[in-house]
Amino acid sequence: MSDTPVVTRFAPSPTGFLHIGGARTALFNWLYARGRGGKFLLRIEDTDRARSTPEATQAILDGLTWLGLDWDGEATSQFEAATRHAEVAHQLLSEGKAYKCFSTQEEIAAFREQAKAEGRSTLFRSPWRDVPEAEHPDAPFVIRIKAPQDGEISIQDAVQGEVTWKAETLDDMILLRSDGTPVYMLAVVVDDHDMGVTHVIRGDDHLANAARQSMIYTAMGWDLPTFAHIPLIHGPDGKKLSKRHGALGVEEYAAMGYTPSGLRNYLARLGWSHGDDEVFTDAQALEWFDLSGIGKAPARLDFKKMENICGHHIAMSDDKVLMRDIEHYAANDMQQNLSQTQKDKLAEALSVLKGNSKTLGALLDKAHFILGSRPFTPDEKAAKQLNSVSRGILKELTPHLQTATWSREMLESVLNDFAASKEMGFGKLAGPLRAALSGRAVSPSVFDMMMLIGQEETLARLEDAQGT
RNA sequence: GGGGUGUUCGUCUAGUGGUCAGGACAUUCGUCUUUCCAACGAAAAGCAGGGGUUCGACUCCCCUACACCCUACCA
Repeated sequence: MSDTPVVTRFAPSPTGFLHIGGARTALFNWLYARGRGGKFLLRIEDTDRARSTPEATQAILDGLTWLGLDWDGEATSQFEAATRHAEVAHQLLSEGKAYKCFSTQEEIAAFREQAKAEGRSTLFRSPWRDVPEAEHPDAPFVIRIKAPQDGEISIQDAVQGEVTWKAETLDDMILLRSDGTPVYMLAVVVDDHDMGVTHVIRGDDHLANAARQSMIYTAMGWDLPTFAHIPLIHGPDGKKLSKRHGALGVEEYAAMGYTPSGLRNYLARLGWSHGDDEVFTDAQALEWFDLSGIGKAPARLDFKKMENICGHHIAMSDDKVLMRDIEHYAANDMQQNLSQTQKDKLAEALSVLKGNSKTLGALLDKAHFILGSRPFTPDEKAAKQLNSVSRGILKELTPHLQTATWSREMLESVLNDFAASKEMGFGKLAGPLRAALSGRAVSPSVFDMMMLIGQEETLARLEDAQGT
């Protein structure tokens, strides 16, 4: 396809679950790499020891797995490469492209405070940039990069276009802390280079960082990867996604009954488009996805649309995949492990269930007639269908069903004839019948249900409904 | 304070100087029906504001407004 194989990566910080925005970033990287026969790598940015936890790492891995985004090789730990990062910092130091800065954090903080008070730029200029080694004190120091002091720095971004900064607006950022540990900005660049990442697709909160990072690439004489800074996702109110919006982690979307493929489709369509295509398969997404189709404006989450897309995916889902999704949903989000018999019944009924359910929850609701067992206690709405009059009707209907041949055509004619003989609309008959068969006011068609549960069970449920 | 980015129906978006500004979700109203599930049909709804450039701007330039990001020995 192309001469240089594509390598992308997703690099989350393990400080919480897999964020929905992170999930989309991962998806874009995955689509781009997989659609081009490239590699999709996973790197855990765990250099912040205080906030990183193994549980969070696991949650992220689980989230990606649930979403169906598989990565190549083992997930790597950024923290474990700290020595290599420090090595690069020292190389830059010995090449005169970086320097030791002895300014203390207190000094810098005081400077910033004063600058702010006076309304000046808070950009810190270290006085140590050109101080010769001989004059260095014996004190803790950080290593800072020597940023260019004049001219411009610009990066070519696949989404944002050319973005330029004046050199004087950029400071000599720290590469290595006074305790010798590398700073994020250095770690990312070194890791991306070492891992052979060709395309850095990430949130546009990193756009400004890209300028700083490019200085490291340049100083090391490394080729820059292609950058693609994608706009962030906002909450339905247009504000930045935060705790008060709820539903931040992908597992919450799983709990709401969305399917992985539905969410993939929805997320791909958020901030990216391929003409007017709204509902598409993974194969199509893989074929169509390109950086040029990514928009620049932040997008808002819209649960209604998510539901709609998900409904399409449930309907077009492969039965095996759908069964797996349902089992996962039932086990994890409803604390209900389906028995083998329930699974078998579900598999049998899948074709009538999947056509009109937008979420797995809705699907399982409709499956109640096959998942539950006698006697069915009608819910509130179903109970309304079962008054003394309708019970009488069901009672009269029973003998007709006892003698009927159990085929769909036969049942249709039996029920229609019966309704006609009573001079009532079919709806008047189907309502109570539905309530009796499923205990619900919403279910699949009464014929589908009768065919699925069989004659004996149908009669038994009718009996139950008449009883009380 | 400094720097960067963004702004097309309520929402996601198509659109790169000449279009009745298209599609989808949602909404409203209908249709169908065996279901307050679903399906189907129709309607309504938009280029943030102001200046330019041009025969002609949603499209190009400038300004304003608003939003967001960066401005840490966090990532």
